[in-house]
Amino acid sequence: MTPEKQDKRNNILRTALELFSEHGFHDAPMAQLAKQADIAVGTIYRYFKDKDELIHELYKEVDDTLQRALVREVDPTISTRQQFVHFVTNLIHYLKDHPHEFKFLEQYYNSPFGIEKKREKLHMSGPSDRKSTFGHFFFGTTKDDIKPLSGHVLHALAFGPVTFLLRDATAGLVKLDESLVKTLAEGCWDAIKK
Amino acid sequence: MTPEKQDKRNNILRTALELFSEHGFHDAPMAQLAKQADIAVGTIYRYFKDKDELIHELYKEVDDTLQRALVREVDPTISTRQQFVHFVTNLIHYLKDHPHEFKFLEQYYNSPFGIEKKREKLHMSGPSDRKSTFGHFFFGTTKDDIKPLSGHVLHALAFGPVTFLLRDATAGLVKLDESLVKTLAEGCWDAIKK
Amino acid sequence: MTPEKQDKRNNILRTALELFSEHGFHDAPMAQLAKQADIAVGTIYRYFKDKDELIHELYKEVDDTLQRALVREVDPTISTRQQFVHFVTNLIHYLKDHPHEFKFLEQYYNSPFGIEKKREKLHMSGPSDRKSTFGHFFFGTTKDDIKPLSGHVLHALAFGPVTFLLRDATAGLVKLDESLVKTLAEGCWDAIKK
Amino acid sequence: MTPEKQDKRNNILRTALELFSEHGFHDAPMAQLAKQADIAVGTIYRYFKDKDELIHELYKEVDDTLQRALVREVDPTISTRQQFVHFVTNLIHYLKDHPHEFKFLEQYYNSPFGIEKKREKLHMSGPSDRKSTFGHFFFGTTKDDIKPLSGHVLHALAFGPVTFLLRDATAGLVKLDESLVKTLAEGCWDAIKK
DNA sequence: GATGAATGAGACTTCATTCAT
DNA sequence: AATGAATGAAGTCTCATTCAT
Repeated sequence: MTPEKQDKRNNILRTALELFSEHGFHDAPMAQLAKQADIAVGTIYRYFKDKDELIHELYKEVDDTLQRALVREVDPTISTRQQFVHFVTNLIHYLKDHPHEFKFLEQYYNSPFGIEKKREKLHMSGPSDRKSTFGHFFFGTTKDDIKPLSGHVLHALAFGPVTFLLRDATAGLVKLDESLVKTLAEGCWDAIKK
Repeated sequence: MTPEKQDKRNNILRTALELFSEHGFHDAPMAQLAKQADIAVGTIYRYFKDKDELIHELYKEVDDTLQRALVREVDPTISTRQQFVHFVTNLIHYLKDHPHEFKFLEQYYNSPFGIEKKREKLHMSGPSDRKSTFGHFFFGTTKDDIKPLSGHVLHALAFGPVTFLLRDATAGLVKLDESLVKTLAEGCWDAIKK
Repeated sequence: MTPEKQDKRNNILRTALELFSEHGFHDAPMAQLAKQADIAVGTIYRYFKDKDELIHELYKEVDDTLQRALVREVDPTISTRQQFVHFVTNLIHYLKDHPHEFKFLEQYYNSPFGIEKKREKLHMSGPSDRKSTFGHFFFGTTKDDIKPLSGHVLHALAFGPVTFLLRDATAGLVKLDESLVKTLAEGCWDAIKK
Repeated sequence: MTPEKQDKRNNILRTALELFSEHGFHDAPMAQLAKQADIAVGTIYRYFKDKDELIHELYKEVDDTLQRALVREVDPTISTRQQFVHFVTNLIHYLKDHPHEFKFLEQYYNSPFGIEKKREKLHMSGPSDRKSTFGHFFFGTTKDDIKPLSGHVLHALAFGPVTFLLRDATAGLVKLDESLVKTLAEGCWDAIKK
C-alpha cells in the first residue's frame, strides 16, 4: 500500500475511533463517518469491505498501538514489584489519556464483535497474538515473588481493577490523581505478590 | 398490576434478557422479541413505552435481583476476611450461573444507557440507591483490617478482577472451578486488606 | 333506542367532536376517545360500525343541529334585507360560539369524507337534504329584491364570506366584535341584493 | 442546487400534490408517493427531512406559484372595479384549472399545518410576506370607491365567495361557465364597493 | 480512484379493530 | 352489554451498501 493510501486509511480509522467511542457502533452512520473524515461514503468501501470489517480492523489497530505503547516502558533492571507497579501505572495513564481507545475497546469486548474475537483467540491457543504483551511476558514465566496461579487469574487480579476504575473515570465519576493511581497499582501488586 | 399482567411482563423481560444478551440491543428487533415471547409486537408496547424503556426496566430488574441474591448471603458473625471472601465467591457463582444477566449488565454499562445511569447515581450521591449492597455496606464504614482508601479504589480492587475474569469465563475462555474461584477471591482480599 | 343508549351514543359523539376538532380525525385515536368519554374502546363499536361511520354520523348530528338552530330564528314579518342580515348574524354568532362544530365541519368538507358526502348530495339532486335550511328556503323562491342568480352563486355570495372570516377568527387572527359582524352581514347583503 | 436535483425535487412535489389532493395527507403513504414518483422511498428523504417538511415545502411552492400567476395579470390603468373583477375572474379560472392546488390548499389550511402557518403570518404582521399579493396591495391602501372596512372583512367579502363556490365546483356540483364566474365576481364587487 | 445520489430492506412504533371474559 | 388486552397490518424513517459518473 502506498503511503498515501495508508494516510487515507488511517484518517478513516482515526475518525471512526472518535465516532464509535462517542456514539457507539450503532449510532455512528457511515455517512457521518465519511463527512467527518472529509471523504465520500463510497471511498470507505475501497479500504474496508463493510462496516464490520472496519470495526475489526480498528480493533486490531487500537490493540496493537496499546501493546506497543506499554511494552516500550518496561525496564528489566528493577525489581519485579517496581516493574509491575510501573507497568500498571503506565497502563492507567495511557488509557486515561486515550479515552476514545478505552471506550472503544470496552464497547468492542462487550459486543458480538468482541465475543467472536475472543473465541478466535481461544482457538489460536492465545499466545501467538498477545505474546508481546507485558502481561503475557510477565505472567508467562514463573516468578519467585508472584503467586503461582493460572495466567487468567493473575490477569484478572492485575488488570481487572484498572479497567474497573477507568470505566468510572471515563464516565466522569472519579478524578484520577497521582496518589489514587499509585494506591491502585500497589493494590494490584498486593493481590498477586506472594 | 394483576399477577397475570406481571406474568406477561416478566415473560417479555425474560425473553428480552436472552435476546439482548445474545445479540446485543441493536441486533435484537422488537419483532423477534415478540415472536420469541410468543406475543404480538403491539403487546410489548402495552407494557413498555418503547425499546429504551424496556431496556432500562430490564436493567432495574436484573440489578435488583442481583443485589437481593447477594445480600441474602452475608453472615455478620464471621471475620471480615471471611465475609469478604464469601461475598466475592457468591458473586462469581451467581454471575457464572446467570451469564445472560452478566452479559446484559456489561453491555448496558458500556452503552449510552449505562453511562446515563451512572451519571444519575453520581448525582444521587449514591447511598440512597445501593445502600443495601454489600459493597457499599462493606466499604462505606471504616474497617480495621481494610486499607483506608477511597471507596472507588476499594471497589475497583475488590470487584474489578471478578468482572474481568467473568468476561473470559462467559466467552468460554476459562472454566471456573472451585479452586480458581477461591484463589481469585483471596487475591481480591489481599489487594484491600491492611 | 332506549334513552340510556341515546345518552351513551351522544356522549361518544360529543367527545368525538371535541377530539376531532382539536386534533384532526387522524390524530384522535379511538383509544383516547374512549378514555375521554370514560368508556371502553369496545363499547364505541357497539354504537358505530367503525371510525368512518362515527365520523359520518357525527357530521349528520352537527349539520342537523346547526340547521335547526338557524331556522328557529327566522321572522317572516320583517323585510327581506332584515331577515337576511339577521340570519347571517345569527350564523356567525352560532359558529363563533361553537368553534368545535365549525372546525369539524371545515375539516369534514375538506377530506375524502366530505367530498364523498357532496357527491352523494349531488346524486340526490340535493333538495331533499337541505330543503329545510334557511338558505334553501330563502334562495329557493324568487324574491323581488334579490338578484336573479343561480342558487349556487347566491349561496357563495351569502355564506362564503362567513366561513372565510370564521376561519381566521377560529385561528385567533381576528376578534369578532359586533360592528365587524354587522359590516360583514351587510356586505353579504350588498352582494346579493338587486 | 443543480437543475437535475431541482427536477427530481419537483417531480416529488408534483407527485405529492396529486396524491395529497386526492387522498389527503394521511391516506397518502410515503411508499405510494415513492412508487408513483418512480423513485425509492429513501430518495424522498434526501430532499425533505420528513413528511411534514414535504408538506410545508409543497405549500410554499403552490402558494408562490399562485401569487405569481395572479399578480401577473393586474393592469393598473383600468378602473378599480374592472381591476377587481378581472382579478377575481382570474383567480377563479386559475383555481378551476388547478384543482389539485385548490384542494391541497384547502386541506392545508384546515389542518394543524395551516393553522400553524396562519399564526406565523399573524406574528409577522403579515405585510412582509404577502405584500406582493393583489389582495394586500388592493386592500392595503385606501381606495375612494371601496368601503372603509378592516382588511379582514374586505378579504372575506372579496374571496370568501370564490373559495366557497370552488369547493362545490371541485366536487363536481357546479359547472363554472363564463356568465356564472362573471356574476360571482360582480357580486363580490358589490359587497365591497361604496 | 473517488464521489455521493439512489436504493430498499428492515427497524421502531401506532392504532383501528376484535374477542374472550 | 361492556370491557380492555391483544393483535398485526401499515406507516414513517434510517442507513449500510451500490454504482454510474
